[in-house]
Amino acid sequence: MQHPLNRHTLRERLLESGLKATHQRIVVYEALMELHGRHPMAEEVYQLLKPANPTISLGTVYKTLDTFAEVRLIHKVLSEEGGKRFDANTTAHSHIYCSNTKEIIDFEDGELDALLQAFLHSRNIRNFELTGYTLQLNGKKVDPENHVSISKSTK
Amino acid sequence: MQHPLNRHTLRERLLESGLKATHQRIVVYEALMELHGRHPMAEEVYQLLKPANPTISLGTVYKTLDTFAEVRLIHKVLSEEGGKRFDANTTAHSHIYCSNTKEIIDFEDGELDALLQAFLHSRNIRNFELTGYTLQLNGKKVDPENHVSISKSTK
DNA sequence: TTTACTGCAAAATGTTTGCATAAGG
DNA sequence: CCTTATGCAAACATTTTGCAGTAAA
Repeated sequence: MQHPLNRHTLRERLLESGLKATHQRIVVYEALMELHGRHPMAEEVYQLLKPANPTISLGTVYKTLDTFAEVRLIHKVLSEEGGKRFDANTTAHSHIYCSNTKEIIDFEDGELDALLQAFLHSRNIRNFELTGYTLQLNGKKVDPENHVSISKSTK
Repeated sequence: MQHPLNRHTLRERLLESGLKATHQRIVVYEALMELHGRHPMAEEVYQLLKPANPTISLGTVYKTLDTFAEVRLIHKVLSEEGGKRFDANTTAHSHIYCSNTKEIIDFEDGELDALLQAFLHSRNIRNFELTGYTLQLNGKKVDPENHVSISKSTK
């Protein structure tokens, strides 16, 4: 479901990408993992890791998240509200956006993925090297107190 | 292809939505139409209409674009770069995003639309009222000097 | 004539930058 | 050691707000 790297593997991945495996990078990554499904902005990541790492600076969190996204260790998430959000889940998945609660809810659906992959192969996109796609379902939670879930229709 | 409203129809649409048809709203709408395909932010819209409307304020442009999006006269566009962008084209269409040039290119594809519609009907999304979806294809222009185009495969 | 909208300027928010210091390879 | 990353604070960019005055219905 997720793609959590332990400290050792994370260190390797950073070095492979030509980055130093600093303490700050480790804890930013771990905080982002802990916030899985929340698609946080830098500030939220910072608030989570500050108690245990009082000397880390917000600027470093910003830089670290950008750097991680550049080397594809994490993903940037498109945001209706205009902020820069991040996601430690790098597996193929889509998002459901609720315009009431401003929540971004993950959903993974292999069939949907296969469908879109097949479609994109059936098209020629000239002068463009396609690296992936982003799908967001928009709408509103009917009952904001309860969860959204998705399943095959029984129809 | 687009959905341009003339002044008369725009006035009607605004009144229907309980909004006053002010001069500022008219010119913001027309500037956004003129910027079709550019998915501009408030500042860009402001720069375009300022020469002909020197007294309009940037704050009004911000408010107007938000108001328009609320009543669904225009669309908010998800942005990789974090700003709030808008689109006067409210027909079903997707976007191609080039990470080199930061361009957002429109593309309309009836088959893709039908495919996704059908898929979403085949799923039950519990506790969620689906109002639409947003699809973005990500990648890079091969030759930044030239255009991207999409067509059926000849394979 | 009433209410909603605008312009303005200030404040709030979110993000980036430059540089001296510190830490990793 | 050499280079890259960090912390800090200031700058920057973007967006929102409050309110007195203005214009639409």
